[in-house]
Amino acid sequence: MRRMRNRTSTERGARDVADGLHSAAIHLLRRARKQDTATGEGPARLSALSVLVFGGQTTLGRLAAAEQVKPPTMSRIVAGLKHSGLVHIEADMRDARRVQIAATAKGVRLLQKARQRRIAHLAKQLGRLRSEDLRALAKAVQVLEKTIRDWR
Amino acid sequence: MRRMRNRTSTERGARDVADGLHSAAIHLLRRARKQDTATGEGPARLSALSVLVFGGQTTLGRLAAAEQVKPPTMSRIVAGLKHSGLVHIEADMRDARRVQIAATAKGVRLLQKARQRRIAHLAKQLGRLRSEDLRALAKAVQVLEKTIRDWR
DNA sequence: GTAAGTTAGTTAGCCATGCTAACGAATTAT
DNA sequence: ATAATTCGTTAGCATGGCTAACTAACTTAC
Repeated sequence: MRRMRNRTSTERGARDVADGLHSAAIHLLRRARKQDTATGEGPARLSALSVLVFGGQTTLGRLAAAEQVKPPTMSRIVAGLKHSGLVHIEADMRDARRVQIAATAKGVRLLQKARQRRIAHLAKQLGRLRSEDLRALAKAVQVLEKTIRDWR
Repeated sequence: MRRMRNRTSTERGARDVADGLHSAAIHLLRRARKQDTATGEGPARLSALSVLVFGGQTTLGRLAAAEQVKPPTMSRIVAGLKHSGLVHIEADMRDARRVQIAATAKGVRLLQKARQRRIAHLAKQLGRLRSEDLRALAKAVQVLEKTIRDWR
């Protein structure tokens, strides 16, 4: 029995793929985000903290750019993180206008737990897939990472 | 032991894929969202409108459930859409507690334009991929759609 | 070396979007 | 008829996005 008709997948154009990808991304994130409520921190804070944990200390402006938000927005996010003791802030020796922001040990721990929960939940869903489908997703992730890197 | 090792490695694979997928989804949506600013409506409103346009008229509660938000949140989103003339609201004949919400012609036009822009932008990026990579994404989209449908 | 311009971040104030609690109105069950 | 449930709204809180306007500090021009 010829059940492997790839017609639909091979004939889909970039537009259809884009459409489906967009929709899927929205729904995936809505579900993943719910896991983060356990941390007591909002998504913007967790995302910024993630940049600090995986990228090391940086300035507010760079952090804002990395998160694609404006400086005033990041200023408030960082203030919240500081208030929760997840980051510490110190003056830059070379340029007193700048502030250096770094995750604290507590920040690192919290982020890792959050990441654990979030990923575990999504992984649980993916774990129910046939390994063939999982491989397809793994390949797609590589393609997406490249797409994002080369974005114009 | 073999069984368990298989299971573990499958789960580990799922975790890595989940991680990458999560990260990619965040970055994709951040970029796609910027295209929507041209509509003058926020993401929650566009998303709700999309459900109405593609799924037809429904009640507030159902719309809230579809969007995975609580009724008060949807109540406000619908109020905004009504204020912009994108939906119209009428009483349910059978149950006077319910309100039936439907997209107006203006709402349909606005959503289609928004979708056009959003998808076109993402499609432009995807169009630069090798067709092999695009096929991989198309397959992945199918897998994701299934994953979301079967979500627990 | 001082004045002008530029850059980094903060503050103030707006809006959108999420929530819970508490309520009113309508329907359903007892 | 009364009680319980359901549907939606209102009020009030927090987060997170923005622009405009400001201060402080660095850089450039003179």
